[in-house]
Amino acid sequence: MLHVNDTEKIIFDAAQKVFTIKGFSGATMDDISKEANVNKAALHYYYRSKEKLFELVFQKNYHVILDKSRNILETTDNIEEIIKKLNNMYFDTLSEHPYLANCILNEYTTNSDRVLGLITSNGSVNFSILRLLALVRVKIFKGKTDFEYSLNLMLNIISVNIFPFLIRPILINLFKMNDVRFNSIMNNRKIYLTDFLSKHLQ
Amino acid sequence: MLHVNDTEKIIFDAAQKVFTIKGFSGATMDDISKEANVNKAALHYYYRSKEKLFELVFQKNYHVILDKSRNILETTDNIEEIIKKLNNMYFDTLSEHPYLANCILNEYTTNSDRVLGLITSNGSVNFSILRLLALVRVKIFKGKTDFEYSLNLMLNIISVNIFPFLIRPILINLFKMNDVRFNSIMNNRKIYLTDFLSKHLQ
DNA sequence: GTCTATAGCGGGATAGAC
DNA sequence: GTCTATCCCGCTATAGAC
Repeated sequence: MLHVNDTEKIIFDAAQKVFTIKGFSGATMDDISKEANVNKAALHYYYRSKEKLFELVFQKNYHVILDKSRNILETTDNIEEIIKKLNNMYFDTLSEHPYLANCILNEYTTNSDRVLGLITSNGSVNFSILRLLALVRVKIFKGKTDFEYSLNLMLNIISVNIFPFLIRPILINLFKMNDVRFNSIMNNRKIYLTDFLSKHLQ
Repeated sequence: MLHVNDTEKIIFDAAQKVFTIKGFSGATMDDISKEANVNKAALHYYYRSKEKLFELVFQKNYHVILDKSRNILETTDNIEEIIKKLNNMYFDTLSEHPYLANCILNEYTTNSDRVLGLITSNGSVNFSILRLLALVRVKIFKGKTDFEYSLNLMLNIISVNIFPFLIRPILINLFKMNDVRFNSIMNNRKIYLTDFLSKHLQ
C-alpha cells in the first residue's frame, strides 16, 4: 500500500521532475537519486531500468493535458465556452507544470522511436487526439467544414495557448523577468486569448 | 580555402543534421562521423571537442530565423505586408529545415546554462529579439499601446507559425501523412494565417 | 591531414552484505 | 528494502603511426 513517504513514490516524483526538465538522455540516474535523496540502487530495485522509469513518467505527463482537453470537449457544448475553458485549463496546467509541454515535445523530436512505441502500444492516446479533432469539427463547425479548415482552427487554439509556455525560458531570460511576472502576463493573456479566438467564430 | 568537398564543411553539415535532430546529449560523435563518412578523430582535429562543434551549429541555427525576421521588420512598413512576409518566411525556412525550431527550443529547455552562455556572450542575438518587439510596437501600434499588448500580438504571430512545425512528428504520426502532404497543408495554411492574423489589426 | 589504437571516465546496472 | 562496492559498456578525447 502507498503512503506519503513511500520510497517508490518519492523516486517517481523525483524522476518526473528531472526527466521533464532534462529529457531522457540529458538526465542521469544519479541526478534522480540525488533529487529523491535515496540510494541509486533503489531506483533499479523499484523500476528495473532507466528506460522503464522514463516510460512511466512520460505516460503520466502525456495524459495530464490530454485527459483534461478531452473532458472539456465531452462535457461542454457552447463554442465560446469550450475555448474559454481550454484557455483556463492550459494556463492552470502549464503554470503548475512549466516543463510538461517541453518534455513531451522534446522526446517526440529527439527520440521519436521510443515515444511512438509507447503511444502506439497504448491505443487510447492516439484515439483521444483524433477524437479531439472530431469533436472540434462537430461542435464548432457542426460537421459543415473540411478537415484542413478544422485542423487549422484547432492548431491555432493550441498554438497560442501552449507556445508561450514552450519558450518560457527564452522570454524569462530576454525580458529579465521572474516567475511571478511571467505568470502574471500569462494570466492576463487568458482573457486576451478568449477574445482573440472568439473573433474568428462569427 | 573552402571548396565543396572540404572535410571541415562536410563534418559541420553532418553535425548540424545530427545535433538538430537528436540534441546535444542525444547525439554522439560517432553518429556524426558516420553521417559525414569521416573518421571520428577528424572531428576532434577540426573542432577540438563536442561542445565546440555544438556551439557553432547552435549559433548558426539560432541566426537563421532571427536574421530573416529582423530583415523583414527593418525593410517593410505596411502591417499586412509584414505579417504576410513573416508567414511566408516561416513556412519556407521551417519546410527547408524541419527540426530547426525544435533544436533551439530543446537546448533552451534541457540545458539552458549552455545556451544562455552562448547567447549572452553574443550580445547581438538578444538585442535583435528585443529590437523585433520594439519594431512591432512602433510599426504596428505606432507606439500607442503597452508592452503586454504588443507582446501578446507578437506571441500570437509567432505561435501560429512555428508551433505546427514543432509538433510536426506528432501530426505526421497521428494523421498517417507523409512529408508531401504535411507541406501541402502548411502551404495552404500560409494564406489562411495571413487572413486570420489580419483580422485583428482593424 | 587521416587513420588506428587506446586511454580515461561517466553512467547504467547488479551482486551481495546487512 | 536499503546500502556499498564493483562490473562493464559506451563515449569523448588523444597519442602516435603513416
